[in-house]
Amino acid sequence: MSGRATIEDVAARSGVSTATVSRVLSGSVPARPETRDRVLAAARDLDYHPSSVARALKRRETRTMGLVVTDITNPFYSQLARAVESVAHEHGYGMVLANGGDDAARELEHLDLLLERRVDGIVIVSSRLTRRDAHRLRAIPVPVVLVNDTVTGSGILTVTTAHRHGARMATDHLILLGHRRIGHIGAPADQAASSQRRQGVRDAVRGAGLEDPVVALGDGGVAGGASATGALIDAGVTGIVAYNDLSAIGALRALHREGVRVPDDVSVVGFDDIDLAAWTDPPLTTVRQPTDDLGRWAVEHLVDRLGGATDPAGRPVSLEPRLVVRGSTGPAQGAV
Amino acid sequence: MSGRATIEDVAARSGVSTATVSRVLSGSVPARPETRDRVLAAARDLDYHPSSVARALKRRETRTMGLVVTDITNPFYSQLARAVESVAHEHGYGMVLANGGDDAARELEHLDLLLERRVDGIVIVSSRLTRRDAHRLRAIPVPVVLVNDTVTGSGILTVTTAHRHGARMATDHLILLGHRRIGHIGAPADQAASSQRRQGVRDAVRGAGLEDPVVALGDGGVAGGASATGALIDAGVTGIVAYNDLSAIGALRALHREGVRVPDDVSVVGFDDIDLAAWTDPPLTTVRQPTDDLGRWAVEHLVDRLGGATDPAGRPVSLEPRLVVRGSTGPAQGAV
DNA sequence: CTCTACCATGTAAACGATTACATCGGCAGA
DNA sequence: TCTGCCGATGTAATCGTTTACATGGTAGAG
Repeated sequence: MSGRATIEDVAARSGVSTATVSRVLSGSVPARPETRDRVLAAARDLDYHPSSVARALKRRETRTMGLVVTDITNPFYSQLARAVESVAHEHGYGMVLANGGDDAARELEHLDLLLERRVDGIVIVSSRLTRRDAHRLRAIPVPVVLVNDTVTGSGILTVTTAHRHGARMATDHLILLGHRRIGHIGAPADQAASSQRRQGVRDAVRGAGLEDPVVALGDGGVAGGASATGALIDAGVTGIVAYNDLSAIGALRALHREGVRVPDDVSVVGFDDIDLAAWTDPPLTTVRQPTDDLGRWAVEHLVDRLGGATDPAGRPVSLEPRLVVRGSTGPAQGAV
Repeated sequence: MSGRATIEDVAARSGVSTATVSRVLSGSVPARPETRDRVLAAARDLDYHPSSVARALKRRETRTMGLVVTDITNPFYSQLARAVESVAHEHGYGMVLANGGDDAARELEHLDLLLERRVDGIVIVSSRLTRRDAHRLRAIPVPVVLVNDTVTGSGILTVTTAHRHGARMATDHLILLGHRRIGHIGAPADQAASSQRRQGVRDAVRGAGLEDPVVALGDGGVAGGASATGALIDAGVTGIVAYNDLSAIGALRALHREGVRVPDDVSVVGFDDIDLAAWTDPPLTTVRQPTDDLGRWAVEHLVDRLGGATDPAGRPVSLEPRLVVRGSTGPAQGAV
C-alpha cells in the first residue's frame, strides 16, 4: 500500500458513496443498520483514519491550539504545559508547543508559525511579547488567552495568579515570625509578574511599618538566585522572599555555602511550589500557584470562545495562591 | 473581515492568477519584477499568510512532527522536549506534544490522534508502549524514532544513551572511592532503561569482585527514591547509585532526615544531570545524558528519512554519557 | 389509487493551496 | 517572413473531507 486509505477507498469497498461513509463515521445522520455495518467493517479492514487536515480545510478549524511558553524547561512552565495539554485533550484539542527560547524575536516567529498552522486559539504564558509587542498580540486573528500576564486595554482574555497578594502573604508570614529586615530576590523586568511580586513584598513591609526591603536582582533561575543572595546577607536581612522557587533554591545553596543556617539564621520563601520544592534541604516554604486551575481556566475559556461565546472579557481573572509552610522559614533570632 | 485573506484575494488584488501568486511567494519560478512587486505588495496589504493546512493537503505533508513523552513534568523529558522542538524548528518542522499521562492506554490514544493529524514523523521517548504494544509501534505508517528505548527486531530507528555503561561508570566511581557495599535504587520495569542501568551497576560490582548490590525499588520519582533509601541504609551500604536524579534527590533528603551525612557517611550518584542536580545539597554527582544530542539525532534522522533517505536502520545508535563528579560522592569511611 | 412526507442515500461543490499542462508574445536564426 | 523556442503567466485538476441539495423509494393519509 503506497498511501493510506481514504474515505473513497472505504466507500468503494462498502459499495456506498463517500457522503454516506462520512455520515456513518460521524454519526451525524442515521443510516440503515446494514449499511452502517458494511461501512464500519470496511473502515476497520482498511484501517481507515480520516485525515484531520482535509477535515480542517473543509470545516475551517483544526481543533488544535498553540501553547507559547518562555522555557519549557522551567518546572512551572512544564507543569502548566501538562495541565493545558491535558484539558485541551479532554476537549478534543491537540496542542502544538512553541518554546520561546531566548529572545522575543524568536517568540514572534513562533507565533507566525502557529498562525500559519491555523491553530484555533493560542495560550500564551508570561511571554516577553506582552511588553515589547503588545500591538502584535492584539492583531492575532484567533482567540488568545494570556496566563500570568496582561496586556492593558486589550480585549484579550487573561487569567493570572494574584502575584502581588501572594508575595504579600509570603512576606507577612516572615514578618509574623518576627523578621524585621526583609530581602527580596527580584527578576528582570521582562519576566512576567516580576514587578507585581516585588510590589507585594513592599506592601507587606510597609504595612508593618518596617523599612523598605532590600532588593537584589536575579535572573529568575537558580544561578541568579544564588548570586543575588550575597548582597542580601551583607545587608543583614533575616528573611528572604524570592521571585520564584528556582531563585529560592539558589538562595538556599548560597546560604549553605556561606555557612548561614536555614531557617535558624535566615528564612527563605519561594514562589510557585514546583514539585521539587518539597524536597530541598530544608523543604521550601513557598507560595503555591494554582497551576492546574490556571491551565484549565485558560483552555476552557478558549474553547468557550471558539464555541461562539462572546463574553465581554472584562478585567483579568485572578486566582488566589496559597502559602505552603515548610521548613525553610522559622522564627527570627531574638524574636519573642 | 470575516475570514482571513486567501491566495485568491491576493490574486484578485494584484490582477494575476493564483498560480502566479503561489509561484512568486514560493520563489520557485522567476516572475517579471513588476508582477513580483505587485503580488508582494498585495500580500502585505492583506496580511496574507498561506494556510499550511491547505498546503499540507495538497503536498501531503504537514511539516509537523509528534513528540510522545511519558511526563513532560520530569526535567529530563522537558529538556529533551526543548531540544527536539528546537531542532525541529531549525528544519522547518512544528511539534505537537503528546503527554503520556499515567497509563499506556492514554498513550495509545494520543498516538492515534497524532496520526489523524497526519504528522510526518514521530519521536517517542521511553514510552510504555514499547513493552506492551510493540506491535502497534511497528504498524505506525510514518517514520518513528525511539529515544532511550528499543523495540527489538523492528526496523525502527533508535537512539539511546548507553545506560548500562553509564551506570557502570557511576558504580566504578564509587568503587574507586573505596566503597564496598553498593546499593541501587531501581525503577519499575515499565520505566525505560530501568533494567539496563541495573545491569550496569551489577557489571561494575561483579567486575570488582564485590558481593551483589542491594537493590530497592523506587518509582522513578523523588518520593520513591526517598522511601527506597531506608532499606539501603539498613543493609549498610555506603554508596548508592540511583536510577535517576529525581530518585537521588529523594535519597539525599531521606539520608539527611536520618542524620546520615553525605558524602561522609554515604555517597550518592544520580543519572541524567538535570539542571537542578548542580544545586542540591550537596551538589549531585551524576551521569549526564547527552540530552541535546539525543534530541538532535532523533530529529535529524527523522528529517533525513522524510527526505527519502532509506538507511537500513541497523542496530540502535548508542550515545555515551559522561560522569559529572560533584559533592555527593567521596571516599568511603576507612578507605585508604 | 394518488399525493405528500420522509428517510436513506447519492451528486457535486466547496475548503485553499500547488502544479502539470496549455497558451501566448516576442525574439533569434534560417 | 516563417519556424521554433523560451520565458511568463493562466487554466484547471488535485489533495481528502464535509455538506447543501437532489433523487428515489416507501408508507401513510386522503
